[in-house]
Amino acid sequence: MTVPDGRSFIEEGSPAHDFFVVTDGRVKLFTLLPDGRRQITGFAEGGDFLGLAASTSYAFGAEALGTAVLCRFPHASMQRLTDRFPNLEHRLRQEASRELSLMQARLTLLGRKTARERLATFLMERIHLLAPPCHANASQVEFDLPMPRTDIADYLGLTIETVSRVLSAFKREGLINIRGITHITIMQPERISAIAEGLE
Amino acid sequence: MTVPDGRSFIEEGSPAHDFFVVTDGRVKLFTLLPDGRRQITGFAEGGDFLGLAASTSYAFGAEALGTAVLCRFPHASMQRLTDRFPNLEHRLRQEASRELSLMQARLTLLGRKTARERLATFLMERIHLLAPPCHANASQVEFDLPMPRTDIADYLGLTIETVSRVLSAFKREGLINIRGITHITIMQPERISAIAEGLE
DNA sequence: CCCCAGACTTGATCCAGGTCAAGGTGAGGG
DNA sequence: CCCTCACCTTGACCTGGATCAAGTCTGGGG
Repeated sequence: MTVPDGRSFIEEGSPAHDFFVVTDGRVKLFTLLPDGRRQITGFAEGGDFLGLAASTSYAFGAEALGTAVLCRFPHASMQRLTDRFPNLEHRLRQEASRELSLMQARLTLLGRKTARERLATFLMERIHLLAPPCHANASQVEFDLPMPRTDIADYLGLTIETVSRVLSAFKREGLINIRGITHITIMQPERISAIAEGLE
Repeated sequence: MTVPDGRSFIEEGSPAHDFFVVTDGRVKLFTLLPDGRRQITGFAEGGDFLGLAASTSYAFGAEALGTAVLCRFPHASMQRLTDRFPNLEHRLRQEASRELSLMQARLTLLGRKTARERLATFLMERIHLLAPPCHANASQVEFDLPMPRTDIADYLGLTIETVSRVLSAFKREGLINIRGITHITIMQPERISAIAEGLE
C-alpha cells in the first residue's frame, strides 16, 4: 500500500478495521478539535506500528509525510497471525508499552515545558532517531527535518511563528545551524540536551 | 500491599521489577522535571494496571491518593502467568492500547485546549468514571473529587490558581455547584460537554 | 466549641507565547 | 534564467494564564 505525500489514510473516529505497519517513508498521526485546532500525537516511520488498539474506532487520523509505504492487516488476519504465533502478542504488547512510556514524556513536554525546552527536546528526539554511532560522542550532529514547521508546531503545542523564532534564537546563540529550510546541524548537543531537561 | 495516603511506591527512573494492579483506592502517576515541575500523567483506581511496559525502568513515579491497596507481581511471575494463560497477554495488550487511545486525547488537551476547556474535559472524565446509569440522561450529576486542586492543576498543565478561578467561574455561570471543597454537582452537563469540545 | 494548619480563593500585576501583518526565500516550472 | 507560490521569518502588539500576595474556609483535635 503506497500513500502519496499529504494523503490521509486514517480518518479520526472512523471504524478501525485495520492494523498498519510502516514499511518505508513517514506518516504523521493527529487529532483534531471541531474548530480545526490540531495536535500531532506522533510521527511514525519504517518499522512502526499503527492502530495497535483493537478498539472499534481510530483515536487519531493519519497522513503521509512524503510518499509512504505501509502494510495493512485487517484485524481478522491479525487475529489469525496471533493465534498462530503467540509470541507476536507479546511483541505487540511490548510495542504498545514502549509507546506508552514515550507518551508520558510527551505529556510532560506539553503540560510543563517552555517553548525553548520543547524545541530542544524535539531536536534531541531527532538525534536519537539517527543510527546510534552518529551521536555516540560526536561534538556535532546533522540531519534533515522531514516535516514542515507547521507540523513541528502542531506536534509541540506551539504556533509556527514561535517554532521559527526559537530556532532562529538557537541559531543566533550558536547552538545549532540551519541550511536551507530542512537541514539542521546541532553545534552544541550537550547544551541543547541541558535546555531540553529544563536546566538552563 | 497497602499504601498509606501520600506514600510514594514507584520512583521515576528506578529499575522496573514489578507490575501492579490497583485493587482498592486510588493512585496518581507523574513525571518530574529536575527543577520540580510536575506533570500528573494519570490517575489509576480499582482494576487499573501499572507498569505495563516490561522495560528496564519506570517512566513515571506513583503515589497513593488516599489509602490504596495494590497487588504486586514481579516480572518473573508475570512471565509465568502469561506462559500459562496465553489470553492474558492479549488482555494486557488491550489494556495498553486502550490507555494509548486515552493518551492521544490527553495530548490534545495539553497541547491545544484552553484552561476552561481543560477543566470542562476533566469534569466530563469524572462523570464517565461513574457507573453508567448515573449519567445516562440525567440532567444533573454529582460526585466527589478525590484529589486536591494541586493535583488537578498538575494533571491539566495549569496552576492551582487557574483551576480555582475557572471552577469559580463555572459556578458563577451556573454550570456547576460546589459544596465543601470536594463535592461537585454538574448542573448543565451538556454545556460542560460543549465547552470540553471547544464549542463555546 | 474554639483553634489552628493546610488547602482553597481572590485580586493585582506580569510576561511567554499567541495573533496579526508584512516581508523574505528557494525549489520547481515555464 | 527568472517567476511564482508555498513556506518560512521577522516585527509589533495583545492576551490568557502565570506569578506574587493577601485573605478565607474548613475540618479535625483538644
